[in-house]
Amino acid sequence: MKQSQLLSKTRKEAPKDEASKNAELLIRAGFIHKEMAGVYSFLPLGLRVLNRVNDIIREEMNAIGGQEILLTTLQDRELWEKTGRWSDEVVDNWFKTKLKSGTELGLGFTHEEPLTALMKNHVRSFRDLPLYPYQIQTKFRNEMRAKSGIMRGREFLMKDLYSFSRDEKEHSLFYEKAKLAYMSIFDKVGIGEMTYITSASGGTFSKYSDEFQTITDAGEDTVYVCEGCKIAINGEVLEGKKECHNCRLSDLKERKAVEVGNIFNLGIRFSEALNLTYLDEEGKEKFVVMGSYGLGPTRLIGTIAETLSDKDGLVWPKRVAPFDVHLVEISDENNEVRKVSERVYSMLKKRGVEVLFDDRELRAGEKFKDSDLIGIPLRLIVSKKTFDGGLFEVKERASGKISMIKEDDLCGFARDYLK
RNA sequence: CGGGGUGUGGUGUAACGGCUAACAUUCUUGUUUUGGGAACAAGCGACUCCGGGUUCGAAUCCCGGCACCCCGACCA
Repeated sequence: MKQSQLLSKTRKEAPKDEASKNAELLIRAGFIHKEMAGVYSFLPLGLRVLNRVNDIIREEMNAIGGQEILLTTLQDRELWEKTGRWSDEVVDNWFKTKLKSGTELGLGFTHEEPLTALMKNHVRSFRDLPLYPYQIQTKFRNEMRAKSGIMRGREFLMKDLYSFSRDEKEHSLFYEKAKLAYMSIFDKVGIGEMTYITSASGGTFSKYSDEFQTITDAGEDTVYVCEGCKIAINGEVLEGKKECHNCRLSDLKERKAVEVGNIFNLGIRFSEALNLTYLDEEGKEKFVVMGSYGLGPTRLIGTIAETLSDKDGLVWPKRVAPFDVHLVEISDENNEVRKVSERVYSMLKKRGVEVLFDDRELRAGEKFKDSDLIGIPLRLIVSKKTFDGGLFEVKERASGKISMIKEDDLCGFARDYLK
């Protein structure tokens, strides 16, 4: 894509109504637009990142048997009353609205109820199980206070998978697989190293749950990290925990972290309340054992922005970057550079490399600053200075490393780097 | 929801109760520039968040509302 046609513009100054680094950078670089507190729109660059994050999530969920669906946002009051989660005393962050007739509706903040009810149409026999439907969908939570940019919004995207198993044993098997799939997602989006499987409270669902916590000062949670075992314990449940495997409690390090995922064993809490049952091999009726597995793509993007950016701007990991290569041309008086850039641009595009081509009539400094801010993994500079010698300068955004590459080798170099 | 703070062109800021609301940036046009946010010139762009009040006169003072930010509480 040519940058002269991109709808967003970068900004030099940080917006005054944002304090968090993620929102500041994402807004300055033109990835998102703030609609109101805790509510953000995604612009072309931001949506590209979001789509790539979602693709990675789909890849991992499909690999463990997930089937993608899309549930509704509007929620039926009567259904939620059956599980006791309609009342504002129980769930204080409901957004509620009304039909013209006066009937109350809710805007979904999670989807255990509607999906469990829906599954009754499809689950009858032990042969129908297990099933792992998931969706990537907008959730609404009427937070008292939105904060931390896109890390805690009132409207945000969430991937929620629900497992429907025959018994606890089958459930545990999947639960452990889901854990690995989650860690694989965090690895692929570039924050695996600083993300820990964390023992946490199960809230109203269960006694314990597993969270995925990424270490960053921008986080709201306090966790105790055991670096040896690569696991952590959430401060909220530290009481009562004597040790982490073989390590002593005193060896754990206190860290601020952001919860990027959370998985729960739901048992039969919902299948019992909504009567989701199946007939086992002996013809006996049993409740389906459930689990839920949440992960917020938008929060994940915020976390990447928080943890991987530097003083010059965003630094996107290869797998989630909006483009692979930022082609920056430094124009000359007789349009020679333009000709070469156009040639390189179409060559790379033809071979499947995603390129943002900065073809704007601006000075070099300004283009470099913008390029740093946007944070595409590789910067390819086309200027008279270097291509006269048959070489192109390629700079890695993350490390700053510079390589001089021949035109014929550009595509190969990019592919190798992006692998 | 408790406490604190802030609302001025698209963005970031300035303006004692008193001239046509200023500066920078963005944007437009032109000339000169061309490897780290260039220089000059000429322009476009604002009911100073909304509603009341005080005053000869309000961006400025007072009251009410709304929005946004921060701390705390909450976060299934």
